[in-house]
Amino acid sequence: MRYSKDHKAETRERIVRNASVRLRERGAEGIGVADLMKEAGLTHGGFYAHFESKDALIDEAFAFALSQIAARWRKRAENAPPGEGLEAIVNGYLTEKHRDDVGHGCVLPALGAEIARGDAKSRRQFVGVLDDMIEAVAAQIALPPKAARRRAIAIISTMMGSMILARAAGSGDLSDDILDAGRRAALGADEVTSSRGGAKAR
Amino acid sequence: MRYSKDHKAETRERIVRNASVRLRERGAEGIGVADLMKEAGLTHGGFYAHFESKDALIDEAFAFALSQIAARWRKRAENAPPGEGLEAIVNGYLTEKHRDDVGHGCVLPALGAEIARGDAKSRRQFVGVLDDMIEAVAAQIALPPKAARRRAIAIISTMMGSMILARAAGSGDLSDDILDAGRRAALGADEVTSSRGGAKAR
DNA sequence: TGTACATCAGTGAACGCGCGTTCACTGATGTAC
DNA sequence: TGTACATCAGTGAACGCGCGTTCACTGATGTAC
Repeated sequence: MRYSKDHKAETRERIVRNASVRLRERGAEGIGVADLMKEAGLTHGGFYAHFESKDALIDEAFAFALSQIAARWRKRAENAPPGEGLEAIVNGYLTEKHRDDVGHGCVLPALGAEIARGDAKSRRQFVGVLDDMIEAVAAQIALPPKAARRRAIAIISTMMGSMILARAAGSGDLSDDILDAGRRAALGADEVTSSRGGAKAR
Repeated sequence: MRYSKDHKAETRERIVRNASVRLRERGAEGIGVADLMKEAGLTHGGFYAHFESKDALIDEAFAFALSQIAARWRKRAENAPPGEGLEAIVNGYLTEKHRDDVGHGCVLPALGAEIARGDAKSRRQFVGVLDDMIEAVAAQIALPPKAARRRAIAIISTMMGSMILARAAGSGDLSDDILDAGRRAALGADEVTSSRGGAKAR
């Protein structure tokens, strides 16, 4: 059969998008060429008409997932009432829905360790996006630039860590508590007592 | 050859300890039976005299790595001057040394996503240890129990997130900044301004 | 307007490599006599 | 004290499965005439 002019490009994009979901869900070692093609309604043989190798697809799928994060955060901040951009980002991120839908969520909690193990190219891509994320969050914080940046980094760390812990903890009470504690800490809603001044006895 | 009475047990432990390092460094899919045995000075055939399967070894190696965390934290807190237990835990965790030595470090940043994908048994083990970690940190915080627990969870999330980000960012300035911001946030050393009161313009 | 040909996205059988797993064998040493 | 035997941790060749990759082929449709 022969197809409309951009049929092939559409197929290719369908494969990439689906791969980026599966990549987040199962990691690079957890997905197979044959399965991905089947999910796209094709057979495995056609794969190499679209991609040079499985690794090449993984790279694209990773880049695709990466590209969504900072943009999504900026959009949330822009749609929030003035002065509530940070709340919008944090509360939009640390949700049960996000916790339970790894495939369509943030790449970082899904692939964090794999990124650290990854090749230089993926790392550089990631650092670029991370800078972007830091900027997006810092822009919502009413502090001098240096302090805002530092605070933004800490907030992002807290969001990532909370999401990973919440997922590892499953979906019970503990998991909900983790999300809650993360939201409060990221938004500075809690008392923060340095242990100087008296630690509890053990 | 025939060996001293507990020679076999020693060999077995050597394999498990080494596997737990490699597991953290490369993930479960990243290590092979033949390589592990070679590193223990043996050939691959002998593996099944010690373990039922590769998965069984991974489970043990994971449990071994898990068992180290909470204990290490408690020890640090106990060795610290009174009232500085939290500082000891946080500053002992968010170091460049820890960042650069994944294999001997905390399992969580090393395998976070894999734990979330793991089977029920590993998850339950993990939750047990997490409860322990929360308790160890909460014991260092001078707040009422509920607030201390919440704060402890947030601190742990921040530590995990910072470590993962710092590793993914490599080992340059950004990576150092991430560790620094994490330490400050976990210890409550920074101004925390809610964005109400005026976000910076974008 | 109808016919022959070229194109090319997709098919599916087959290949080959890596790796977990099995198994018959080795050889050093403790034990029985 | 010396000799024959049993034990068993470890060896290394071989097996087989999964999976990434290759390749000859298909068949629908656009194009040339």
